[in-house]
Amino acid sequence: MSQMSPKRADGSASDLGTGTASEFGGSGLALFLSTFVNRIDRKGRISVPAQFRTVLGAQSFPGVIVFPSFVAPAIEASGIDHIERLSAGIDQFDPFSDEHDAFAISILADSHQLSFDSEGRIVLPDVLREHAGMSDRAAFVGRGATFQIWEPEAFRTCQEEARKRARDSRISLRFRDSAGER
Amino acid sequence: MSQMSPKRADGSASDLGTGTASEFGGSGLALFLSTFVNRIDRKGRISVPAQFRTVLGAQSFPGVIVFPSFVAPAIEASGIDHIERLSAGIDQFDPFSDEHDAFAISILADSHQLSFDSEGRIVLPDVLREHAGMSDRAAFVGRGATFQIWEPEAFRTCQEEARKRARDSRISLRFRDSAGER
DNA sequence: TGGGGAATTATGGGTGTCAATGGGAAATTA
DNA sequence: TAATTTCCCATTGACACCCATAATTCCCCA
Repeated sequence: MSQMSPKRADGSASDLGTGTASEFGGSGLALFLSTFVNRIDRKGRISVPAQFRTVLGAQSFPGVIVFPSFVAPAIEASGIDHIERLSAGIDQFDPFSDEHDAFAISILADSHQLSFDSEGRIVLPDVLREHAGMSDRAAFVGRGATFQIWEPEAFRTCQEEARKRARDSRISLRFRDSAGER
Repeated sequence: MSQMSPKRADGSASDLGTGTASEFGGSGLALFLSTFVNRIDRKGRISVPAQFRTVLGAQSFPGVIVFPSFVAPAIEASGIDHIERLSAGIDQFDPFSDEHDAFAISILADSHQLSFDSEGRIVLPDVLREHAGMSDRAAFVGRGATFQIWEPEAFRTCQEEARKRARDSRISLRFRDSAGER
């Protein structure tokens, strides 16, 4: 996977024309797609992929919200807008319900707001770097409305296992089905 | 076959008037049809067939979404709209469900947004070029709501085998039928 | 019906711009 | 003062944009 290559995440930075990306939100929906691997410098700074930045920069807080994944050695990340939507959804529950509690405790309490420096970089809190076991590179993995940040090798492994599991599953079928192939 | 000729995909462009493609049906539905073979220049650029471009250019992101095919040495491609529909469908699942995970990992993470340059060309990431074993030409193969990108010879081979299978099964069916009738 | 000629597409190449990255100085905090 | 964060500048390598040229196709008109 040159995608995981050290040198450059991949052509990714260029995959999306700069100008194009910004107007992408015109339709309202902007997705985080693809995987980018960037370096962590000795000050702990990481460039957020330009493509992701254009999505994040347009939101009410121009930065990233991050919190540890419950199930994997990875960091969940999204724009503030997504968290607000989640929160609004949860608020429909009784404020003292288990759902409300679980959400507040497991997401809100552990999440951090990270803003960009003038070059579009962020610094991950140590807790999170450790949770994901990252040393000197970080993989930004698009998941649609959100993305994750992984130690690149760990993600590789996880991805292979997922493929193994899903090889002949319905995922691929679904793509074809809706493709209106027949 | 003439369809696979190097020079020009074939007269296919004329099968369907250029303007016709985009407004196809007026119902909003536009299909990717036919096969076109174009060159890959030394910078890795490939012209997307004009006919496909008119469909893609009308979508919320004017470019192509590509990701490796699970089952073939080919690249799956579509417009952003198709991915958004898929994603929206998946979002109905619990964000931490296996379904969601498998989709995100196997499609979203491996996909790339490619925008057109001013001449309507794209540059495929190395990972994908390698996955499809492409060197200096690319075959764009219409599949309705989506299309695929192949190394032309590989597609030829695959196509012939498919035909052979189809013919064999038909023959065997006919044999069965007539055998039964007799 | 059969030319031209205009328009569109495919393709090649040069170059300015931007993303990613690294390092240092100023500002802030302990 | 030492340590950390913030801001600014420099470098490099891709790539986005520009222009030029073929190769077709489309369209109009004789």
